[in-house]
Amino acid sequence: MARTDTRFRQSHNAMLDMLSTLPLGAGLPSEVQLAAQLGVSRTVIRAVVQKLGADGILQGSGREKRLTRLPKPKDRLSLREDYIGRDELEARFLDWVLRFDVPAGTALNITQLARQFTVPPHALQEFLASLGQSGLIERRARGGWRLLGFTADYAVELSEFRQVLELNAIRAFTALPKEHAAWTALSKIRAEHLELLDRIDRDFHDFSRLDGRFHSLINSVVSNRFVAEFQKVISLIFHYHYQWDKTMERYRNEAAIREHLTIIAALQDRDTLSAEARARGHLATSKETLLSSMRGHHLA
Amino acid sequence: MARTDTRFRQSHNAMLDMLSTLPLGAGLPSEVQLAAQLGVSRTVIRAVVQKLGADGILQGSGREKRLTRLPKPKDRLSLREDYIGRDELEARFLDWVLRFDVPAGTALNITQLARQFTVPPHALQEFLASLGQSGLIERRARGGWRLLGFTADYAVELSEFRQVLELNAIRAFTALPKEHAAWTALSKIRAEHLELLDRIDRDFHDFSRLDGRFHSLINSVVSNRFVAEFQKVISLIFHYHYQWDKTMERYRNEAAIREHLTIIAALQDRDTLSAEARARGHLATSKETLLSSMRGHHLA
DNA sequence: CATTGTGTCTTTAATGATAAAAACCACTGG
DNA sequence: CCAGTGGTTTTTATCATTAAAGACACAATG
Repeated sequence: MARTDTRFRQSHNAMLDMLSTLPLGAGLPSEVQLAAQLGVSRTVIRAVVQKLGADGILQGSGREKRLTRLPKPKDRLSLREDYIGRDELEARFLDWVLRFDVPAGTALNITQLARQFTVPPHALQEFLASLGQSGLIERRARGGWRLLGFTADYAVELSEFRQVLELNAIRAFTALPKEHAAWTALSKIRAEHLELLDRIDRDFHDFSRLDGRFHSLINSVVSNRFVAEFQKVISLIFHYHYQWDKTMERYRNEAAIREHLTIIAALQDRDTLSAEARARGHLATSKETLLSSMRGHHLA
Repeated sequence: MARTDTRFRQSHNAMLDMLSTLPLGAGLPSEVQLAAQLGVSRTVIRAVVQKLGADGILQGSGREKRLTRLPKPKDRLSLREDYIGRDELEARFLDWVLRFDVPAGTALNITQLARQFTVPPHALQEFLASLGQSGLIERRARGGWRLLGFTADYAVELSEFRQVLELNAIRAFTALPKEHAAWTALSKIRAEHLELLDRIDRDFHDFSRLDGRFHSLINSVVSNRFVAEFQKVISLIFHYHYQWDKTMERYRNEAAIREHLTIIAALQDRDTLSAEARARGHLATSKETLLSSMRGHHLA
């Protein structure tokens, strides 16, 4: 077979919903308008309109198409809820790799994985290719893929790379002019840190998200697409790691918040050297936590 | 249809070559040996052997297969020279993007490009996906790809990113222990610089390659897969850029060699600050050259 | 009886055919 | 001349098909 007609089915049902709000005998909007409204091409609209005509819901041709009967629930087309999107796939895949210790060097089976993640094999193939640069995956010489795995080596190198980027961002931050919007954002996120510190006993889980936002604020002052791209990978990995290392979570998070605050203070003092040193320290503990949580995870 | 039988055809011909060296009536090596020798699976070997049997070149079965007649030129299978490899594709694609000013935002047509580069559409798809992280290409919402293009913005950000990585490498370099192999390599490449300087009038074209090797030596002391990955992209882009900017090439290259030498000297003195400053300067001129060459290219 | 080799069968991924969707163009009624 | 529609061409996502790889069991040979 060929392409799925998911788009047609969805549009068909959306059109039924739209028609239900119209009075009997009302004229139909133009195809271009409908297409814009549903966010699909005219071709799909035309296919839908034709089907509605055949089902006796619409009548007439050309510009004279009118609603002849209200659609019934029965007219709806069933659409099998399949295929997940790219982001969902990314999340599930990383979850699979990071949560279950898939051993390094495992040969990946396209067909099987595609079934497992309910995506067409083709989509998985493309996804794996796009992951190529992240160093988690390798193309084998004569077909197939190999998972290089989320090893300790990988974590160390990732952390080091993160440090290089982030220290650079710190240096850039202190050089910003006073009126730059980042300073306001920094004050704001400082307040959020203090506020979370107040209710840390209860809401320490909220830190993961705050951490992500803090680091992405720091890096946002370096407007560079390569940095941004890597930042995505890094925050993804660290985000997942937060999800499975539960030991000492409350205390770890509180300590991290305090480290963040010292970095923020140094930045606000425009003390480049101090900020750099603080950030270095923070990133080092972060790396240690990542590594120790990996060890714990392997023993489990 | 399905997979091409290129591997079968190649193996068939290779086998003919091999048989030509044997005397008539000689016994055949085992399938496993043959497979190892030709670097293919046993399945292919078996298919080939069966065909050779049908063509009367081999006779017998099981372990008793013997050469009954020498292969003639006519026995060779023709193989259409198609499909280029991945590296070749990468080279051709970048060449196409960088050499002809493909305007930013162009929608890429898979089928057409696949024909143009003589690869199966599928392979192109995968290639484009793998380029996703490099920021040259974007997936459009509902199918298709868009070329973001090698714009001035892109070049600036690439250069800045390169600078971040390379300054970090410089700092790491000066911290290396005396007996590290990189010092020997540095002395060696210094000699090569001096040697090229002697014959610069004639061989200034050789600089492009030397430049690549110099920068990759600097970066090699940071053993980090992410750095290495990006280094590949960077050197690719700079390599191509060298190919089309011919203005002042001789003088540019001579100046660059001298800059390299000052960096090397500072490194050998273990003078971190000086080395960093020199490298900063060199990378700045490199960036300027890249930008100016792009401007010149656009006007052409 | 261990080792090496072959025959058979299963699994897997690359490819072309194909259908869905998008884009294009020409025509028509107002 | 413009908004809208009908017809047609392009183009991409999906699927069936087939080459190739690999696994397993049995046979032969020393």
